[in-house]
Amino acid sequence: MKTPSSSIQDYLKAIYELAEECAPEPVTTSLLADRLGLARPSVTGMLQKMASTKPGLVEYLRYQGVRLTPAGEKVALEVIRHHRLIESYLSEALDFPWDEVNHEADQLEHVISEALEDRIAQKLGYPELDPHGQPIPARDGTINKRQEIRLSELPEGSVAVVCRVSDQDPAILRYLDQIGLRLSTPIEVTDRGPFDGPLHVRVAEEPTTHALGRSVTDRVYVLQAEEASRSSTNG
Amino acid sequence: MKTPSSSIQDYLKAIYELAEECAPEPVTTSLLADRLGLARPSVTGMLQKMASTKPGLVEYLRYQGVRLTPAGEKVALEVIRHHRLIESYLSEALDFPWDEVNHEADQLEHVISEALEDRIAQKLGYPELDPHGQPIPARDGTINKRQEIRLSELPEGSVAVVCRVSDQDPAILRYLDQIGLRLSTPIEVTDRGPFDGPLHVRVAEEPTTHALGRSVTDRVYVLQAEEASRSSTNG
DNA sequence: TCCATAAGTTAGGTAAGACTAATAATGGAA
DNA sequence: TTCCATTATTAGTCTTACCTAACTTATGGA
Ligand SMILES: [Mn+2]
Ligand SMILES: [Mn+2]
Ligand SMILES: [Mn+2]
Ligand SMILES: [Mn+2]
Repeated sequence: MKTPSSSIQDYLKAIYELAEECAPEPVTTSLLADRLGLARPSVTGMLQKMASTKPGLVEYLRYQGVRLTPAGEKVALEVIRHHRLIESYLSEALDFPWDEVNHEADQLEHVISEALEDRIAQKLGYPELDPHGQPIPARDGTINKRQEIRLSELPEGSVAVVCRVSDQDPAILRYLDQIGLRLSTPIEVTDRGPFDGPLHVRVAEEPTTHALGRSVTDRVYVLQAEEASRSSTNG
Repeated sequence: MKTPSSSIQDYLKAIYELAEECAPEPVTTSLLADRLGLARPSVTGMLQKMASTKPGLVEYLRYQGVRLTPAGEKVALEVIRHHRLIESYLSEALDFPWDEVNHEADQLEHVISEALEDRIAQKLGYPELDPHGQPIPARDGTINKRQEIRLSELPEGSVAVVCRVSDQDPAILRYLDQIGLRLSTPIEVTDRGPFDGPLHVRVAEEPTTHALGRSVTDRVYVLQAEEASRSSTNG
């Protein structure tokens, strides 16, 4: 049972993340194609192959989508552990800004050895969260899930603490950093536009508020009230 | 002029290193095939392709071998800079032993960004030598060559200082480390067997000597007399 | 000078992973 | 219930980088 190719690792990671981000299991072909930047037929073909390897990595439901098998999830979590440890290391040890680490880690995650993975984890003191607040799976594949909710789901008037941000879009990360919205920052929803209108958010108790669209508020996660006490940046 | 594939980078690096190690230019197809662990026809095919890309990377002489063009040498030096900086970083910052860094760097050299390359160089204080004493090319492609000679060429009775070791064979590196032969270690050739017999070498002024075969003494380079003062480990 | 052998190349083929164009299933609106 | 737009799949290519088997060139002894 040798390690799957980089491509297959990317598919598995994407499937895991998409299943986590949007409830709708199974994960759909086009969602995957979008995320991976590939044509849909390429994805169909690869999914069929992944479903029919010795230990099936994926359960493929024709015309419906895919779900990870236990074997597939194991690989996905290993890749994600690599990715998030590398992001953490680049951030902590080499002072990379949080909008650049994802791109770099996407390449490195496939080529580091288990020995290097261990050294990195050790140097960082076995961190549990990456620079975006995403949990780092343990070596045995266990992963901590918190009771976090999307900023877009926060009702008007509520107060919360930022605990996690999607690392997919560097431009959004730069913007968030610029308005002072980082991990552990307290925020308050002062106003909601009608329907899908923008959210007006007070950041870090500052006087001015910021109007944030869905593409931003869907990618920011927060902890409310007592749960907030468990939030912290990784060290 | 986009970056060549990882495979092509490996060919260019190997051609550069082989040309440097053994005088005989042009570098021969089988020498390359051996170094890269590939079948000879695969190498022939790739060399022909590399000779006929827009900016030719290689000058290919049918039945004779190849030489790097200026464009090819530029790429080779960039890859080698990556390789040696990564080796240095793994050794200095992450405490990897000198026999493991080559393998790790062979993978990483192709995927680090220029930004990461710069951060690594900066964190290390712009080192000039890697953990094996090999010179690290500067960003502009300049590289320092010293007046080093092979241990195998050292006459009986001479004294010298180890300044460089091939990083190709981890087993040899482990052995050298074990007998105390490291960078900057002073050595003395106490006896030469007849013809290609083993060299008897005193390491670090210890009482016992070691009999070393050609496969070892060809991979160790030394500086003699006054040149030795220029030798140092990178810091 | 000739030729056996080593070294190098050509020919033909495979595997991975992507693409486009054409076809088929699905599910919601009418 | 029917139909259509969306989504997904099939079919057929392409590129990269390998391989083996068969053939060709170069070379250095006899
Ligand atoms: Mn990746
Ligand atoms: Mn992240
Ligand atoms: Mn390499
Ligand atoms: Mn080295």
